[in-house]
Amino acid sequence: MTPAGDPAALRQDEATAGPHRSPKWQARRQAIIGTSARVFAQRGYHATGLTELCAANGLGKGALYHYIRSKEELLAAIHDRVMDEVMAGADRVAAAGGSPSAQLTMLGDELLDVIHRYPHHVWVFLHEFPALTGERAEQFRVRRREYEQRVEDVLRAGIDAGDFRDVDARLTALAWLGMHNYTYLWLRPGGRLSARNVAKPFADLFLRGISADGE
Amino acid sequence: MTPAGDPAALRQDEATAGPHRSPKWQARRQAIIGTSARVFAQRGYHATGLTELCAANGLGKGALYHYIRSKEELLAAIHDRVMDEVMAGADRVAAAGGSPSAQLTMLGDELLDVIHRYPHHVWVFLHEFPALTGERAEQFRVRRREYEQRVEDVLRAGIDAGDFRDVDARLTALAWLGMHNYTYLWLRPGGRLSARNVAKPFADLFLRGISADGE
DNA sequence: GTCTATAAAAAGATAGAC
DNA sequence: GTCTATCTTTTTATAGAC
Repeated sequence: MTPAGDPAALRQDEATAGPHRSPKWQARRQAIIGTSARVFAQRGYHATGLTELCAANGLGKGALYHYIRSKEELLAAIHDRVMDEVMAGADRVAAAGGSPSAQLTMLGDELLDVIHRYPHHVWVFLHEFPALTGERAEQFRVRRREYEQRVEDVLRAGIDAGDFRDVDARLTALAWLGMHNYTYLWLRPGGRLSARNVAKPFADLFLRGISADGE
Repeated sequence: MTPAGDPAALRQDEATAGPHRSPKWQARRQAIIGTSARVFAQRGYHATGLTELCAANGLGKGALYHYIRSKEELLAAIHDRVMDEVMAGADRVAAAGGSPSAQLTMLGDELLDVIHRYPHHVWVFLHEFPALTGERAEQFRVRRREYEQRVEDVLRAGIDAGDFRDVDARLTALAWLGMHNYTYLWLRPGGRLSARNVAKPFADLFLRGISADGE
């Protein structure tokens, strides 16, 4: 979990904003980002006015703009939050090592854990990314692709090792991503299924699906 | 393929609008829906102003409102178009009969065919459905759930017949839907892969994944 | 640090001329 | 059927008092 003061959370605008802010300011900002993620997820980014945003955060416009530069910066912060978590999970998996099968299983565990813990952030991430413009849109595109590549690399390693069938690595990565990402629609804390209880059957299904056994 | 004059295309507002319109009016309306789907997919529903919509359609506001009642009706028409196509495909599959495995394969073929032929409509469908309100939102929810149930029913039939492992039918249906629906991000006419060239490996992967063979 | 007031632009929709 | 002009509301953002 990325704490409020984590440098990674400052990746985007705040890192280049100049003067550093107090920890209290940082914490308040993170709270605003979290609350806004919920509102954006429920109502939609463009559909949500600043007035609504202020009401949800219990702040006036003047106060809100004391913590954010613009509405789009808020959106970018939500995206960064998700990508930070997702990439951190992928890094843990890479550090843990193991067979391609084990790696893929762990990647699924980590990804569904993020979706489960940050349902609103992820919803916004998957729905509103086209609203990012310019530099922000490009950075998002690159980071997302970077993650997809991790999945694809694991699949390729499994194919090369003879563990997996000779499938199209890119296409299979997209299938895996779709299966997992799509859970954002229904995977919720307190829901029927926990992240692990989804990740396990998903890994079973997928590994059987691409296994070289019986070929 | 639902032609422009198909009654199903009139499902929503037009069917209850009262006086019938000329075929020429209907055709023009369908063209507007198609063009608007493209713009909504590229820019976002809420982010697209009526002025932009008019420009894309080569029409003034007065003319545009001659063909639609409201911006949201336009959005609903796009959603209906997708659901009409998707359910028509599911009906063809049910009519064709065959084993659960064959049924699931055919469902994938049909679904990816719709995504491939209507990339913009589907994009809007998957991204902007929360923008529908009241009656329209409810109707959409019901139809979407109806389709998901078809997939789940095929899985359940396969489990009961002993063709598939004893998986969680609902969860497995959601996995299948995710894998297929997620292709809306990259499946395009003229792309590297055709609908069939994606559907086949997807069906292979999925059927191996849930097959009872070797249990 | 938070407020209210305000600005300037754009939104969705309608009226009425042609 | 299509246009232009207009209405009303709402948008994002800023200014300046406190």
